[in-house]
Amino acid sequence: MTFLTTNPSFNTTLSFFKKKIHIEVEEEKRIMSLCWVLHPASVLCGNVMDSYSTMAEVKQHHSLLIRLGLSSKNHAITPIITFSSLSNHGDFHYSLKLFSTLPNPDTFLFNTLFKSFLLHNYHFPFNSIFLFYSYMLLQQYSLTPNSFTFPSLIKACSIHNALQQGKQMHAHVIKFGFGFDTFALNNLIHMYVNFGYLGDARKMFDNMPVRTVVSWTTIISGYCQWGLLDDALDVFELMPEKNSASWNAMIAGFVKRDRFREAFELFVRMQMEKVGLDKFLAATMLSACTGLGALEQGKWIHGYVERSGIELDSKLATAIVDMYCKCGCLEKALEVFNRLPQRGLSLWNCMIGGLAMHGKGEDAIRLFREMEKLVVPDSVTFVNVLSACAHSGLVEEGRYYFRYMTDVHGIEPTKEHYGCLVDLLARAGRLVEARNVIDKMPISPDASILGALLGACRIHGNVELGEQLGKRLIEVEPANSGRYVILANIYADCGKWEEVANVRKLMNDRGVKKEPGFSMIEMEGTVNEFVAGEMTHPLGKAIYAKVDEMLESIRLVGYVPDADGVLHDLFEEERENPLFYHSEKLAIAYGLLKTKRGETLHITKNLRVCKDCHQASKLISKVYDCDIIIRDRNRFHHFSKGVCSCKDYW
DNA sequence: TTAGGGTTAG
Repeated sequence: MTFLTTNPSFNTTLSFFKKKIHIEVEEEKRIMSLCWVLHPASVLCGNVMDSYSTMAEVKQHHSLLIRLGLSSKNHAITPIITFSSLSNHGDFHYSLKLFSTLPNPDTFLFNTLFKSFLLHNYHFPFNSIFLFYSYMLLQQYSLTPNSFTFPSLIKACSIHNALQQGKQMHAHVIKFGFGFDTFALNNLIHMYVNFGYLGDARKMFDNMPVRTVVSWTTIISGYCQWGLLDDALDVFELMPEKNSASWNAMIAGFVKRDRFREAFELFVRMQMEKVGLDKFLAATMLSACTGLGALEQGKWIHGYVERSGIELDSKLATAIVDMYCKCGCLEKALEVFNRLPQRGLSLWNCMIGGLAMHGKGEDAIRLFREMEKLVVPDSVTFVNVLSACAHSGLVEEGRYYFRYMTDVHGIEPTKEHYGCLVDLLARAGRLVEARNVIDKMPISPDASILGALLGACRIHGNVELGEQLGKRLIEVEPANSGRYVILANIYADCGKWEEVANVRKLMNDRGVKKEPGFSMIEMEGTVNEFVAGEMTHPLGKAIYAKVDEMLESIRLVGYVPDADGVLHDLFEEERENPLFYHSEKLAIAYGLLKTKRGETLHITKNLRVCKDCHQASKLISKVYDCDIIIRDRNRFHHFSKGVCSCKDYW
């Protein structure tokens, strides 16, 4: 083998091994006592991963093999390559060097190599597809692939986006007689799904001689991945036997498309069928709770994870912390975060993002500083740090970290970072500077960056720039209702009623529907949804009466309904639903009806909180002596004793 | 050996 000798470190490898031979006599005796050294085949009867626990042991054993003249023998070297290339405690580059010294690697070793390439994301300069053609099938080796060869190769085709090679691999599968092999076929289905060839994937699935639960789950998650939830559900219902992976695939499909209700319905069904929760399902359901703001349900799943001893890996830990952050329980999120023995990059990012959306800018920066000592931050980290600065009005800090990101960490700003910077400046009223950033940025600004500036134009009453940007945006994004709404509001703010009517007409002509506003509040394990002016809730009458009572009480402490809002925010909640019955007011009223005095209300809203509701919420928190935590589209508002955590800066 | 989960501005 010569293909890896281009690696300069290879030439030192042999001398390294020679040095390792000088082991202590006693140590040598100990190693000799391991009977399988002389009978390496016996290792293959057990699990190779159990044969070693560290690379030090592997290297000692390897030294011995060199001494015994067995280091080129496939059967002797196989356990060493397997451990070093596939174990968590292995050394991938060590295994590569070893592989390259073998004169006649066999199919098993090639399979191990292909698998380890996938495991270590190693696709350059020698990927497994290249090795398969150039070495394995080449006359020099002329090896026959076995059923373990193709799954890795097919997966590699998916990763490389190599459609043509993938199809060729499909042909090889058939040519070498694996056309009935479930593993190869399942992988092919997966590959066609990744390429978006759902018809081909389905055809393969339908023609399979034997379908396993994996085949079913693969096609279900394939449909979900491409948003074809109805097709996925059809297949799901036909499944003869479902396991936790198949339930999870279907539930996760709904969660990813924000169809949380259906996700919860399936979850209930799953529990009735006595399927237990595992770490995947727990993470998926936590994500559903996060989407709905269903804190109680989320707490229950967290508790279940702790009670049942489900492995708390980094993804699950992140899902838990994220759930607490986005359901308004920042303290609980921090408590879980601080207790975790190991913190991965995503977890840090999540916690910093959590502090950001709760308006805790300084704390977010402090946490980032702490993180930097332990983990290398990435692009997402800085999106969160910058957004923390934006939500807390930390203009100078934001500018500083924008430069710092590139200067210290070599991360080039993306559209997201520019978006944050523009938002930070614009929100703080520095519209000219924000515009300068847009004009000078090396990438062309997308609609979201212009949108950030547009939003700020309304807040700061810059009609001229707002009009200019708004007109541009409704052409760039004609289907985004939010853009029309802001433009119309900008016109309304300065009394240009004719223009307001024109925008509304344009919206109607183009068939653009405003996203209906709704608020959710979880009570006794049920998520209650409220739409402005609607009366569908069983306690409808009582809720409306409570709203009236609430408004009367806060009037006594100075509440004046924002009459402008009634006229201006006509898009934010429909005009026919008066301001007084905005969805968050209904949710608060319901919360007050169902809780004891002093309890905290958690509300989730799909749009931004309007000015009037913001003012009303502040006063309600004072008069009723209760904390109200509202998650709106952008951030959290903690209303307590008459003030809001956003300091009216949102 | 193959299927399922987390973090990203407005």
